[in-house]
Amino acid sequence: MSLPKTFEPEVFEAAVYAFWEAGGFFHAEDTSSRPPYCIVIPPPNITGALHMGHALTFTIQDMLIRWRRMQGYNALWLPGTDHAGIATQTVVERQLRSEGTDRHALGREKFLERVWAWKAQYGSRITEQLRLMGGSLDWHRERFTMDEGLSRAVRHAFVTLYQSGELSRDRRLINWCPQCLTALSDVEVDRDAPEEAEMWSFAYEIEGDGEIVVATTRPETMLGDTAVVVHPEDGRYRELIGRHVRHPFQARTFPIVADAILANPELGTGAVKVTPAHDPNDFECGKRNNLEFIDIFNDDATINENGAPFAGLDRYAARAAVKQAIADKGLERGTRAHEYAPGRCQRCRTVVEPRLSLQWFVDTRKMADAAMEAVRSGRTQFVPEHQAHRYFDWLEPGLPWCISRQLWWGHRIPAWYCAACDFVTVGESDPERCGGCGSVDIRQDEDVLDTWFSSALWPFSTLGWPEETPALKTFYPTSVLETGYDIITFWVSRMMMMGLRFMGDIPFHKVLLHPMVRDQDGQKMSKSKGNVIDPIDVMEGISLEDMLAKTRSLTLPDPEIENAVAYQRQHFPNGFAQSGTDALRYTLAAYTGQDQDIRFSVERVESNRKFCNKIWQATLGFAMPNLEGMVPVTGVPEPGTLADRWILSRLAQVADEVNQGLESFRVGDVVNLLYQFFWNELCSWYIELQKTVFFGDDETLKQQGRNVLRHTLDVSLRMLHPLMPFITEVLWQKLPKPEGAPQSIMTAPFPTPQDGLVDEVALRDANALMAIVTAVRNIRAEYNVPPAKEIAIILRTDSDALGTLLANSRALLRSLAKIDSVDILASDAEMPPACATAMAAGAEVLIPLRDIVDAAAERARLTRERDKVCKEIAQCEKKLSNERFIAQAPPNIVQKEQQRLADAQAQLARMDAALARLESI
RNA sequence: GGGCGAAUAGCUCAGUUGGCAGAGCGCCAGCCUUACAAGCUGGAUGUCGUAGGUUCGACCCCUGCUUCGCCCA
Repeated sequence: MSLPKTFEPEVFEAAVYAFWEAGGFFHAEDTSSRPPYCIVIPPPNITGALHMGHALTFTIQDMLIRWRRMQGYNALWLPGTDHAGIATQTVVERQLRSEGTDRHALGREKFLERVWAWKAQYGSRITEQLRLMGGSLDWHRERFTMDEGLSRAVRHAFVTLYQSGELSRDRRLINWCPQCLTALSDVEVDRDAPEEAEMWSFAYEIEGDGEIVVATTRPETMLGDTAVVVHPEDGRYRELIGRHVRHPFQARTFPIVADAILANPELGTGAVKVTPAHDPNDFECGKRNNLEFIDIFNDDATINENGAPFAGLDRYAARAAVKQAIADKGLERGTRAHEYAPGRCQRCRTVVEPRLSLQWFVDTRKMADAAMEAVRSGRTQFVPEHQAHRYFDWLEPGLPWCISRQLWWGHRIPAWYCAACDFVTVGESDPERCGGCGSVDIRQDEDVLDTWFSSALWPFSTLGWPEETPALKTFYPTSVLETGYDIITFWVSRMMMMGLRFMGDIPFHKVLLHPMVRDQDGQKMSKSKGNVIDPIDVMEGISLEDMLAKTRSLTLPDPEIENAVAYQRQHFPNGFAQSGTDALRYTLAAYTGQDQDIRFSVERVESNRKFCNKIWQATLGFAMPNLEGMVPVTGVPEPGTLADRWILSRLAQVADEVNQGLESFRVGDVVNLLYQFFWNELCSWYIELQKTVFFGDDETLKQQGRNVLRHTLDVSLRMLHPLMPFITEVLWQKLPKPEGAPQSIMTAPFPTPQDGLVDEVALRDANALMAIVTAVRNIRAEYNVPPAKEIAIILRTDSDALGTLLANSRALLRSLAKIDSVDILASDAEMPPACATAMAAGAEVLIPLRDIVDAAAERARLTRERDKVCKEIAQCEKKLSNERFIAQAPPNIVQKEQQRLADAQAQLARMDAALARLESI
């Protein structure tokens, strides 16, 4: 591939990905002598499109997989998608609505055909986007929660749980969405914004005489009231306990009951109406006191015949009608404002209705205990560790898990009910007759299973379970689960329970949790706010006009669209520049150091795009022309110059730190280290130092330098590869390589400290040299010495080593700081009269002032520096004069402080001397 | 209401057992220096939210308070 002079990611990203796929580099072996490493992807919804949260999790997962693969692990990143019951069904129903029909008109079978067709057409968008992100997934193993194998796993799990008595069918209070017409789990219900409501009071007439006043936010539920409770110790009502009240609209009475849990004498009248069929607290109360359960709602939340005479009215219409009717009977007893947060369906925002319903439940008690034990004992570890509390909080109560959903799209519950007897037939294969009485008049449960039921099996069903496949043996338990902390309850805990239940072992060793991605102001990204940043737009670039056009095409109310458009105009006036996948990945990885939510800023991506360009320029622009025709050596090359020895030392140290950082998931540190190393150390120092060699005529040094440069770039690109797969591959392919190099950087070994060579002397000398160069540059800049003007310096030191180093570095000093001569003076030698003075590497760097600057300016500068040193001395002296510090601080700290004081005092003396010399001019 | 987390440079964030407060971006000054102006060189910038406490010593540990965010009820 011929490459452009500057970094243009669109030129090569797609081709590189195609090269990887064609090369089979993503493939993991079912069995291998190499150690296994496995991440099973948390399956995205087939309805989903890539958002920044995906981009983050995919980046981290791919980084881990690529790193381990390069380290020689048999690394498997297993892809797949989730059928997303409600979401998918809703999307297809919307489509049907636009065609003027609905699923009921179509019938179950035809409807499911439509959903499969929809899936075939649109369901792979997210996996295509995963490819754009560079994900190195073993696509041949791609799974879908509704495919044949996984459906078999779901069926097997259901039957097993049923047979062991861990499944039950029960009438319980569930969250019912009257719009979606299905039960929702607690986590699918949002209780966010409290709303203005009223606490409305009315009286029940007591049989015999008198009345008792109760209050409610939901007057219509009185149609299902079956008790009034009071606190047993409430003196006001003690006499009334056991008597009955008359229902004002129905020919029934119900009791006044003592219940210390539900009734609170401090609140309101102290008497509470009880609707056991429509409120969770009332439900519990009803069970405690053996009350009657009266369901007053139809599926769509209209009142049913139990709520006569209001049958047929919608719940809100019924509320008004009930209030009016009570008022007409003279039983209204006042109202007051009250805030209350109704539960809303996460999907359609309709207020959910607590409702009695016949549902399937998993008894999670034992599984939850096992799941908690696995984390307490450390077999599975949360990173960061404190997130585990969310896990424990959710599992602790061991609540029954409602797994039936009143949908058509999903795994249909494999239970058949008999018309002739009560027997429920549950089996691995579809029965023809009742397992109890043999009747053929059986019908299957209409409902499907909660999507999370199949997802909970994902870490092993995707590997072939319930078959004992080689892949399952090799990769289970998996290595890491990477996901957001928001789905610990939804998913992590359920995978843990099911993994332990069916595999007898944890599903993963580590749970790595990433923070939520928010906008630059910390706001949740939401389409109606306009602050959603599409990762694809960042990668490919987008103009403001196109961004606004996209926003306008969203299916949102007009005011929200306008709001979003205004936000984008204000915050992204120039759209986004094209930054490429690598820059986005690098940016996201950098954010993962933090434990708090991410405030995503596009500027940061754009600055990382500059880093990509830097890598590009260093490799193609500088290195390649200089490496032409070289014969690369295998292994660590023999260094020639001090710079060679220094960069090889740093390479060893950096490789060590990078591996340690990745090992402990400190990704942010790794990102910063590699950025700093490549830009500052490799480009700004090593390459600049080596220019004297590459542009000089010492062929031996040049040859050695070529090998060191080539090797350093090779190792650096390999270290960067897990974070920036595309650019590192395309550049690595261009680099000359020794015989027998792998086909792709993907399969090249990940660097270790053995790829460098630590040389303490080189590190010390190079640091001294760099400090001196920086000091001279500083003085040049302070005095506006023209960049091209060459100057002389004098180094005043008693260190022979330093003197020799400088004397041997004349070419470098000229090249880096335009220094044309270096004199070395012993500290007791006579000083030249007028010099600018700087302290560096424990020595004095003197620059004769003639032609450079006037004495007054240097006096001012030195005085500023002197003040800093004086401050430091004062600090040290204060500490050292504190007897208790001397007595109680560790000796090494005291010694360090004494050394610091001595150094500062020596420096002060030299500065004073320099100032005195200036006076003499 | 209960629990958890956060508050450090103008912005976004590091700061690993308590021992001299850092980076990137932005800003200022000077540079088209034979890879890179998407660049190079240099520079400035802090009551570490607040009030106490522990300690020879606190950004770090403890307590109260303020503000923000999240989870649960």
